[in-house]
Amino acid sequence: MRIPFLLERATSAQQQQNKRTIMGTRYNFRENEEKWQKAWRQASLFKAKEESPKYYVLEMLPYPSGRLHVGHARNYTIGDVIARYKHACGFSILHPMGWDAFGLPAENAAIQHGVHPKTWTLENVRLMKEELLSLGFSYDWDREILTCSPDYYRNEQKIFLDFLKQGIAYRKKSFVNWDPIEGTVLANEQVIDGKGWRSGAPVERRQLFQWFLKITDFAEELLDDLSNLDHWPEKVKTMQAKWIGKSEGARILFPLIEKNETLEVFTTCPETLFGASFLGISPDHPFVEGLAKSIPALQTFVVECRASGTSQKDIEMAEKKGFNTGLTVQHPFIKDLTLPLYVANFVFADYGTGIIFGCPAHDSRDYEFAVKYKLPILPVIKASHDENLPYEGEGILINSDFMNGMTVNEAKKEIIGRLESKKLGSKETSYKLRDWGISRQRYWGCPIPIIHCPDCGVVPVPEDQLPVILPQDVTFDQPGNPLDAHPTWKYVVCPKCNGAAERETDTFDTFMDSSWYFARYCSPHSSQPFVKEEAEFWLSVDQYIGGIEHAILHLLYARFFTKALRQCGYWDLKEPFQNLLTQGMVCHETYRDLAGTWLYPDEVEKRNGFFVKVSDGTPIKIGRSEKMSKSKCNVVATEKIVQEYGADTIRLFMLSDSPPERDFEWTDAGIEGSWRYINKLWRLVTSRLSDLNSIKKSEIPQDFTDKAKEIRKLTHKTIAEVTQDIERFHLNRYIARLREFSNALEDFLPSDSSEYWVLNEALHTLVLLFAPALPHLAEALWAELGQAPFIYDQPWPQSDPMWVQEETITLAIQVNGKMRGTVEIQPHLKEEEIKALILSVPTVKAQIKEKIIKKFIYVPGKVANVVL
RNA sequence: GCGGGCGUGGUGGAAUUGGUAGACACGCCAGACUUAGGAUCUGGUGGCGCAAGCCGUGGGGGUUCAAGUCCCUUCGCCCGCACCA
Repeated sequence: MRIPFLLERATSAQQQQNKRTIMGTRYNFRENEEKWQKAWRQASLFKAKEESPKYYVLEMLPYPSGRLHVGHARNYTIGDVIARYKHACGFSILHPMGWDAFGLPAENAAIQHGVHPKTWTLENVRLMKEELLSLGFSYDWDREILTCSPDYYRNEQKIFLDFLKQGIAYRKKSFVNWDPIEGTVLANEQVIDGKGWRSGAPVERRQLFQWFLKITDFAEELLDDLSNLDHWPEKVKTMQAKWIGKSEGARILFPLIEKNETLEVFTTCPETLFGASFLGISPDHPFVEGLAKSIPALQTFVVECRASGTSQKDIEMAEKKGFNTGLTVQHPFIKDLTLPLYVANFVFADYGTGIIFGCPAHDSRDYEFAVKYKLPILPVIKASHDENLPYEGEGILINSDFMNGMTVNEAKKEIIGRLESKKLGSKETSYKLRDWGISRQRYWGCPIPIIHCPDCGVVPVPEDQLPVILPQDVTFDQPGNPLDAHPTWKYVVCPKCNGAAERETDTFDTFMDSSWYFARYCSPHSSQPFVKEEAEFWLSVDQYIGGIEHAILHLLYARFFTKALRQCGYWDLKEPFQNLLTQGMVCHETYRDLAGTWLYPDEVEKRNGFFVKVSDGTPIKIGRSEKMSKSKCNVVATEKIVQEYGADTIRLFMLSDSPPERDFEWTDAGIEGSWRYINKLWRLVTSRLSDLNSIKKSEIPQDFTDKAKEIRKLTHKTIAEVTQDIERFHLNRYIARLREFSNALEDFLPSDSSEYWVLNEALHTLVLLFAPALPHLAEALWAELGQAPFIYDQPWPQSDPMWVQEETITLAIQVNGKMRGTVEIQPHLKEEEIKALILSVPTVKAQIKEKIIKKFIYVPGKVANVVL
């Protein structure tokens, strides 16, 4: 196998293409795909019409990163199959496409290559759109959206102002990753091992005023409504539910001994209170801030804790550290017991109350902490079997006074009751979900429509002054946000008092842009974000398709926006995406040279059986297959593949091997195999055309020969099975069944008029069933079969149940659960008759010999098991 | 660290509710055709065994007449963790 097939084969493929045309036996994809794409465009075939029944197919909004890679191609091929299939089933389709055009990579390109983010982005969009067009997807391009256009973001600014009116948007102080050398805020991905990716300086957490959306107000609804999303993968619903993280617990008051103050603790395990050995408070808690003023060592400790990025992962994986404040609190139920108060780096300020009580015996983090600081570890829950500490499972309470002998649930109720009657605490529901911080200290995003006035404070930009346009004349030659450094843009007059004021220079998180785009597609040219009636006609999305990596954030934010927009009166919609398909990633082998540098597939080739670098012939190392990513160079651009093999071949390959939800392995052999099959299909249909000319196609024959019956049965069985496969997104099986079908047709050489009729029906069916997957080839073959365009508008074939039924059933025979052969039976046979039949089978007789039959199990139509 | 998944031949994967493991392909092997071509066609292909048969779904254990599928445990890999999108 030659790896650098792309360049070399492109030439040979072209030569072959010529030969094929002359010979007339090969499918000319180049000519054909161009021809049909043009015809579709001229007929405005994919223009969405507001007619019932409707079907909205949506693939996740792509970021215009440069070139279309095969991961995109997979996502859109799946969507296109669904869209075309549903259209054939009689639905009016909305199938749009657009661009998630704001974001960090454009700014990085600006810094690295000196190209303006807008120029870079628009060029990428141009290239990627060209490639999308070449793949023949059924998009309604009249509805294309571009999130970086003022037309789009003006509406986003309006939505934000409405959120502000409704109290959904608010401002508070929050931490960012601060690079002290660059003097800029870094994204989490720009922090590597706690250091800035460019400067290498240790990152610190710094507080800034930022805008937030109150997603927590919707926590309960976001959780409850998950149960209505019947066609979402269970794993995604589970992940979202855990992310929202609702927990019933208690708020407990601990009076400080040394001060006349009380600390409030939130815990999900109040029943372990008698095992408490310390209180842990977050270094970012306001109480600590006050305390640190008088304790310099604590001040130092807090700074140390902040010497890392904001990422949850980094904070949680950091070594547990504590600072003993010297303060103590009173245990609510044990008079003589006081607990030390530690500032602890593993306690989060924004979960619960920011203070915990540590019960080392039953929490692994508390346990680690207690061992380190030599704090008592008292077990209060006894497991049914001996368990090592820390033990976090169910059990019976011990060492807990009035709760001894209770189960965990009983004890929870009991202690909350007692806390409430003593006025030392109360039952409390808490969520892990935090409010959504939407401010970004960056240029290439939607400007936040806010003005800061020294007299009036925070003033929203009046709606008639929208959009707040992002200025173009910026440079990236200094640290920080170019909007901050802009000489004029941010200086404005206050809309309230006409005094001198300044614009907010932060921009929105780009997740904002993708949280409502599905609604914009419904009214892409409206002066409002969308028209209620149009949005409510099309939404919710009937089938949403995208990567599993968006299981939580994007999908949760979009669900939240839907509910927040309802609160603002935009619509009555509850959920944006009725059905969700999360597709797996596309993987490819990785290559490195001797120096360990990653190489692209076309920098590698096989010479004399060894893989070497094309440029200098030195050996290379082949790594295992990994998710395609630019950083590992194992990406395959669709453009070259389309040029060499055509759109239908790449589409076929994307559908063939793996089921959509699993990872997909890209191989050169696989694309070759698909190309061969495309030609096989072309030959199968075109070589039989002359056979079909003589027959009267409209008249169903009175009698069918056995051979004709067999093929007709297969035809109708295939329709039924393929339909079910597509409905269930078993798209690889959909293709596999059609291959089986076409294999059978290749062997079918008709000789009787009923057989010709059946062949005609079978070929028409085959082409119709393939049409969603291979639209260009299907249009071409449809025309070859003498039919008028477009196959796109043809109804989906219906299977005749009479022809799907089997006359006999193959029954599996087992002896003691082991397979011993099969037997053909009539479906109407009774169990006794079947038993007699099976006991007469030689292989069964050989197993039974003299033994006694203890049991006979018969599962109708499936299996019979003789138990000895 | 926490949360969620996945694991089947040389390879990608098939296998309603537990009921014929390996569909359909890729690859490989053998043959046919042929102006030798990465074209096309035919046959074979989980492992062991001459065969009967035995063994096989990451490893170990369990439930069941019956386990790829259910339960426990263990290993490996992947996704997400709130400023990548």
